[in-house]
Amino acid sequence: MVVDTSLRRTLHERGMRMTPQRQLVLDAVRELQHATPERICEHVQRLAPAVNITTVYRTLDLLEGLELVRHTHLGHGAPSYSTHAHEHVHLVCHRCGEVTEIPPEELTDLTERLRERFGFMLDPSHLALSGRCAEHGDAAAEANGL
Amino acid sequence: MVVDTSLRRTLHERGMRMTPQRQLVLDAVRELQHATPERICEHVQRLAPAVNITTVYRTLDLLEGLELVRHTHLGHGAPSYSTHAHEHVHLVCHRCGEVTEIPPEELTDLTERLRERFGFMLDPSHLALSGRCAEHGDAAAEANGL
DNA sequence: TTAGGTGCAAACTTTTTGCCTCCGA
DNA sequence: TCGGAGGCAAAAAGTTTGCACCTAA
Repeated sequence: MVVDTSLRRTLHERGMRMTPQRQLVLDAVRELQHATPERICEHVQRLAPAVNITTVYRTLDLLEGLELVRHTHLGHGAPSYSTHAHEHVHLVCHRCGEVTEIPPEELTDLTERLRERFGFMLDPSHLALSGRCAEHGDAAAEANGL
Repeated sequence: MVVDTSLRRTLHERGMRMTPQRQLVLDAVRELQHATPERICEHVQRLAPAVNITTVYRTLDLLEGLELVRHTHLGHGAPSYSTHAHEHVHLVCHRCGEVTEIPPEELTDLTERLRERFGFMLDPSHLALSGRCAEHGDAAAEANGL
């Protein structure tokens, strides 16, 4: 992969330092996809047991600022981090929590529309849409009664 | 509003009890829209100072189970609760955190499409889409370099 | 009357901060 | 060398749990 050297460069361009921890955290996010800070930390600690969860949090913030990673809240609880390269859209059922992945091309029309009308650049590469899966669609509508 | 009596009824239908706290929490969610549990608690405590935040958490869970309220994670930190009636879509800039509200009709096409192709009932009444606002669109694309 | 609901305190989980040391450039 | 970065411990933020008392039905 060409990106191997780009973390160092990206950091240096902004006067920041390259460290083993930063590379390890980025690698872990790339490898795991949709991992919580805690899972990322555990993964990093297999190679470098001394790395502290504090560093993972700080590094994730940093990488997010560099737009190398992104986080979303798929459900309750901890956020889930992924790289931009991991492109897809999530359909999350708020009844059963089931998550379906669909290709981002499904949102092409919407992306166009939002850009034209609101100047908003939708990032369809990593998105969670909430609603109800096929199984829970009707029950919910009924219970709702609105 | 016709809904004034429906909380009591909804609860009784399921063998649960109506309490002042439950009404107060629901009213607070309706009034505030996009409030965190803590803000909701403060609001409730103006009228009923003895109400504890524990009760607010428990009641929000309950009301969510009854599908009377919904929560989303708009950014980091605490979740934000709203009623179903409060219909709109959020465009969240992941650069500056700015939140723009747009009408749910903008998603009609997408909703149709997801239902046809995946059997997924998108809930366009309360949704957060992440991307970049007009101001931060270009800078991000540049820095991103992908 | 009595089980469901509440308040209070404490525990727990997740994230942030302070501070001192270490190491990348 | 020297200031940014990391490790550790403690604090803060957010949420849940246990339990005794209260109250809606």
